Amino acid sequence: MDNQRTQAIKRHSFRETTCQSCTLRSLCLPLSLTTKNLEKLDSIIARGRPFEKGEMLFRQGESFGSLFALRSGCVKTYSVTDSGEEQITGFYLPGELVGLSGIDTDIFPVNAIAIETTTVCEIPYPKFEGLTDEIPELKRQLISSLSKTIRRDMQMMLLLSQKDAEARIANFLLDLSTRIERRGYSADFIYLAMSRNEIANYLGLAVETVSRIFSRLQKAQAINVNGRAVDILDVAALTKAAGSCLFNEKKDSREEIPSVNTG
Amino acid sequence: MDNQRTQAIKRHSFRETTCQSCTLRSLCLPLSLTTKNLEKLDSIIARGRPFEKGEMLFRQGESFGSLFALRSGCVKTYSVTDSGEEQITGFYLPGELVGLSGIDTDIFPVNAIAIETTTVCEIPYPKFEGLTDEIPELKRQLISSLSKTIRRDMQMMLLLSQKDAEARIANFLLDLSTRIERRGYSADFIYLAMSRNEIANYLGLAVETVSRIFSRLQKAQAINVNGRAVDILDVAALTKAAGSCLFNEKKDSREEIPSVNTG
DNA sequence: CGTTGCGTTGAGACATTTCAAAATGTGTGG
DNA sequence: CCACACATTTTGAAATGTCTCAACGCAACG
Repeated sequence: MDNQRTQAIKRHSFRETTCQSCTLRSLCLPLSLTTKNLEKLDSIIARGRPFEKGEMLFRQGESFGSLFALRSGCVKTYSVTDSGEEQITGFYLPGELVGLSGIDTDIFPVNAIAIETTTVCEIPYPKFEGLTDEIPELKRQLISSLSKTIRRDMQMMLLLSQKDAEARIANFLLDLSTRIERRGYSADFIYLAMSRNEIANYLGLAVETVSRIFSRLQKAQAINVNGRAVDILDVAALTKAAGSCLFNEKKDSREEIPSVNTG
Repeated sequence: MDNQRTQAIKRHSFRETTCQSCTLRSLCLPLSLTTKNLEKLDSIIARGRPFEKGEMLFRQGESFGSLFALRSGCVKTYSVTDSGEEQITGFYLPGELVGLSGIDTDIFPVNAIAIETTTVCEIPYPKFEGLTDEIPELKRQLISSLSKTIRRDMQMMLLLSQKDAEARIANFLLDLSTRIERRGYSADFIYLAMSRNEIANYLGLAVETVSRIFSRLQKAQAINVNGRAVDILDVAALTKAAGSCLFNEKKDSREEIPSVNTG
């Protein structure tokens, strides 16, 4: 069954795609480039065979050579400390850029591994950097991606330092939902590419806690969990569980919540 | 006494300084610029009067106009959620850039406030971005700063999600120590510009926990605490308490710790 | 010299982890 | 297609680290 899916994805003519024809164009670096500049960008991009589940895009410590834009699938990045602990630092979906953290050291500070069959556009960085000199818009796009990553990380820090387990999970789900919706899919259904263990690691929780919270949220009718398939039944409830998080991109503004500050 | 210090700092001819003559040059954007380009950069930089303790460099939600390079003092950035919770997202020391997270939205996502008398170089971003077109090296410098921030944030995420209170504090101290040393000061003495409360908030702990850990580390002869003055007595002990953290910049490599992986 | 803000210390409460085990899902070879 | 092994997920009960609440000490300040 997994084989069938894999085969189906493989049949996609991944080699033939161009930035011009890419459905993810509006989410990715090409955003707002002129046709001519789009061609320039497209000309430096390498599109290889898909990465199968478990294959690594790059390894921690390896010399930084390329950025990777995801076209399909899912990638996680993680780093390993001296003592062997793993810390997952991010999950990446189609349209998102992997590898940004390596730019300034020439060394990837993390591992990147496909957690399901994944196709990517490989963007050789030296060439790309050359292009950013010619195309200010592309430079702006890159800087924007970096800045966005920083804001995302800040939100993650907030989550980890102030929120309890339930809020972390709720935020995690809402975040995925938003990112999926951005690609035009239904925001109400999430197929988790990652295991409970990976979620737990990412969110700084024990696996058991993740499992328990999933059950609790299901009991509360906020979600419906079936293994890795998650239906979001009650966005409002989930949002409430998530707690007020900075720039809650997922904001049901049906009713204004007055900011009740006692004091 | 605080007044004396304040006055002393005020007397510095902050207005006259140039990038060329700045002692922080090697830590800051000017790094590796040619004399000519340095002048260009210098020409767009605004140097105003110092920010007194409690004055804000910019506010969350304000339109993003400038980056700020710290010349002296200390700044914290923090964001406030809808419900009024504050989350400190970073402390900044001389030579470091504040405001990077605002670049791609044109809105500052955080507040930045001086927690002691602070002088800054204000870098108007539109002009600066123009310069990055002319000076690829400057562009690289900016991208590098962004990337570095991302790596720093990743480490912070690791800290918050996997480390206990003691490890967080130890890391916090070692991090400050490294950053102070980079400026040429002794790594063994830290004057904390921030309150226990701010440390606690930043590290995702209760104030009381911070206080207890300080006491515990002192009892263990790892540090000597006297209010906001902290002496680092035993780097090795502190490093051990910090646990193996990714790219432990502060690494006493007197003895190689063999990576003992059971399995 | 009381007030105020900040830091420290103690005792009990609570959320999450840890340990242990059952339940479910997945892959493999017969 | 089944049987079996193995990995993942779920659930329960006890252990633990951190938080909360409360009191106290200390220094700065009017």
